[in-house]
Amino acid sequence: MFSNATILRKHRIPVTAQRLALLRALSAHPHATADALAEAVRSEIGAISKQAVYNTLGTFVEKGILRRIQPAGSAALYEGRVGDNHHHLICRSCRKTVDVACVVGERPCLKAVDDSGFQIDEAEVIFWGTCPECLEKDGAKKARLGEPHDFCKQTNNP
Amino acid sequence: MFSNATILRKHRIPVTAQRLALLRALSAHPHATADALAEAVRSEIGAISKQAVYNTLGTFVEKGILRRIQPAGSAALYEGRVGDNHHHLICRSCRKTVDVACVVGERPCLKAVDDSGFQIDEAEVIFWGTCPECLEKDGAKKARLGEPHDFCKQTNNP
DNA sequence: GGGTTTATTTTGACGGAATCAAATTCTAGA
DNA sequence: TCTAGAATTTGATTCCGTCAAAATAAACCC
Repeated sequence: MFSNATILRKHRIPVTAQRLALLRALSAHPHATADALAEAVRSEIGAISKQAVYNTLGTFVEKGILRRIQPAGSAALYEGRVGDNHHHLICRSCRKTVDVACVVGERPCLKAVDDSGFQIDEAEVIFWGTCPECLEKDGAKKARLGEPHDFCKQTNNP
Repeated sequence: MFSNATILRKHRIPVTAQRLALLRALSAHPHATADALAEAVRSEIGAISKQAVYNTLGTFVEKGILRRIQPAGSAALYEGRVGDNHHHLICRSCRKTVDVACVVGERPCLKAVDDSGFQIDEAEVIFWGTCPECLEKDGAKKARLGEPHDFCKQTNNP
């Protein structure tokens, strides 16, 4: 295990209180927006500017310390899990985002049938659907409307 | 073949000059932003408000007449091809967007290994890479730097 | 440890994309 | 033709993110 400061030094990124706090906030919030991370940092070290958050997250993404995902309809999410090539599963109604393992390890994990001459380096996959909790609510609604109530498995991905 | 007006009536959408012009603009521009479509419409019928464009495109997407794709880092794109479940291939440097056939016709075309209890209705796939033209430019740059020059196939997807 | 250079952080303004709300105008149907 | 309901226009507004300049802090060298 390396300390966050060591990770930064390895990447030749100057160590600052803001960057360390952001790294901590990231490990506490696996799929968070820049704004949410800023709030998390503020509650810990008092203050951080919006610009510092964007600068830092941008640098981290460049260096490969972080991954940025930009689902349709909301702000970008940042996540610290970068070693593998997993994908994401997002609930359309409550926006809960969970990781999904990718069968193929390296990127791009999929091949386009016709690549149109492109040199493809990534296949971004987002699964859209409804999470168990929202299925439950929605299922109740459906039941009132006379439709069958779906059996809802419990998620193992908080 | 149905006229655009007929298509609208089928969906119980009142026929207006703006909506017809938007449908025409869409068939002329397969992957266009709301703004680009607004410009296309303006050059044809003189004027359209930004709000009308968003309202109309939104309605069309709801009714399944259009598909909205929201690639990271740019405005949403709208496309009229909705019958199949194809995916997209986007050039990182010039943003050229082309369609990619999906092997599985219906959605979701992929299955998540662990669905975490979600009810998945769509697998959104975006292939990221470099288009032939940008490879050419980039290839020239690479060649100057001593790297091998890639052979670039011609695209058949304008 | 002190001083210099370089990079980061802060601050505030700014931009694009999309939405909201109210008034006006138009379509569809009788 | 007339009316009810829907679409369009207009202008303000929110949200997310970036730009630019000044202030501050980290790293490096002696």
